[in-house]
Amino acid sequence: MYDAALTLFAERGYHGTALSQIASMLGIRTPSLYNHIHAKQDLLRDVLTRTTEGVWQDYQEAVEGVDDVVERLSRATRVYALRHAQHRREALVVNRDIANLEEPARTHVLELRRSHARAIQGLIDEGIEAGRFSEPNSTLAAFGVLEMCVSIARWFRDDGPLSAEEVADKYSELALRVAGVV
Amino acid sequence: MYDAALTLFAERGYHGTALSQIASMLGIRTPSLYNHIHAKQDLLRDVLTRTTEGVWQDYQEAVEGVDDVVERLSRATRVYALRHAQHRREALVVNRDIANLEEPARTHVLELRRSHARAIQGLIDEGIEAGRFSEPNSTLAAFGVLEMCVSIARWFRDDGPLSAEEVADKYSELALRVAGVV
DNA sequence: CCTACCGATCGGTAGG
DNA sequence: CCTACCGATCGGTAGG
Repeated sequence: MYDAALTLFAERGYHGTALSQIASMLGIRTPSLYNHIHAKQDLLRDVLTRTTEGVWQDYQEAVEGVDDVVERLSRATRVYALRHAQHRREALVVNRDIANLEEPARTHVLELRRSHARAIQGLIDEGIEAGRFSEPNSTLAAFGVLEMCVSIARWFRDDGPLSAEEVADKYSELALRVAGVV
Repeated sequence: MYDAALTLFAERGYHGTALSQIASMLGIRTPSLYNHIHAKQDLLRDVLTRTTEGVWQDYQEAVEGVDDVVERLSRATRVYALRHAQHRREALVVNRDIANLEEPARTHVLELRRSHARAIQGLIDEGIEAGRFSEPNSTLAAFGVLEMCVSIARWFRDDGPLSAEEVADKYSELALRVAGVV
């Protein structure tokens, strides 16, 4: 059910998806959905909280025990890019329907996102101070890097010429270039 | 009315916006909207066709009469980035609700988009052949460049530290770095 | 898991 | 531009 909702939300958006369509995809009647959820909103909340919590956890695991700041940024962007190639639907829903999430979940999700963005920008700041990156505007560089990764969800195909891992490797390299690695 | 629809579509999406909300923003009743449109879909079509046609025109004007391939890519990304900073709402709607556009407008919009993407990738290919860019995968580089610009619409603020022009200049510089300008 | 059904709201029309 | 109103569909509930 989570999976059916995910597919439809990614395809048509939260408001563009009717519960009847989710039920139909599962071969059951609409009211039967309420044996598993309390409201349509629950499905959106599940997708958004699981995904953003996963992003934050990925980040922490990626940089754990790594000292070199260039390597930390490289690993952080690699796992972020990888997630967007491997979990396209989740990424599309997060970026499209975050405004339709009700409180308090919305604040929780936005705070996790903000933590992640600040962490990436922090790495770029560190790298600049250490003379490893040449891009002076770390805010701009951080947005550029993050959003470039997010966009992978919009074009990546499993049957395309590059695997998710290959794309992730390439993007972590592009990220370093955006930061102006020297 | 176009403007009211644009604001609401950008904020809540096409399916998340009711005609009654558009009418309310204009201080009139819902049925009065039908003196100006035939259907809600007309509003979406107007936003999407105007915007994508504008993107394509911007591109052509930007590269017209410019021979150097690096300069062509720089100018093309500059106008594309500039549009995303100056017309945030339009960009958000295009990227969010293109799937909700009905035929034949949908095909028209997708073809214009594709032409633009191919043009950008073509410039990168040219640059690589001429030994001006070092990124071997032009498809990946083109996606990276284009989507980085698109994302400006998601974070740019008129009252932020950088003007639209400054952001556009910076992004055209980042684009050259993504292509691996040598 | 189902049938039967609820009030609310949707996009849109009739008629002025 | 309005009031009055349409059928369809929405998310959700009652009751089994």
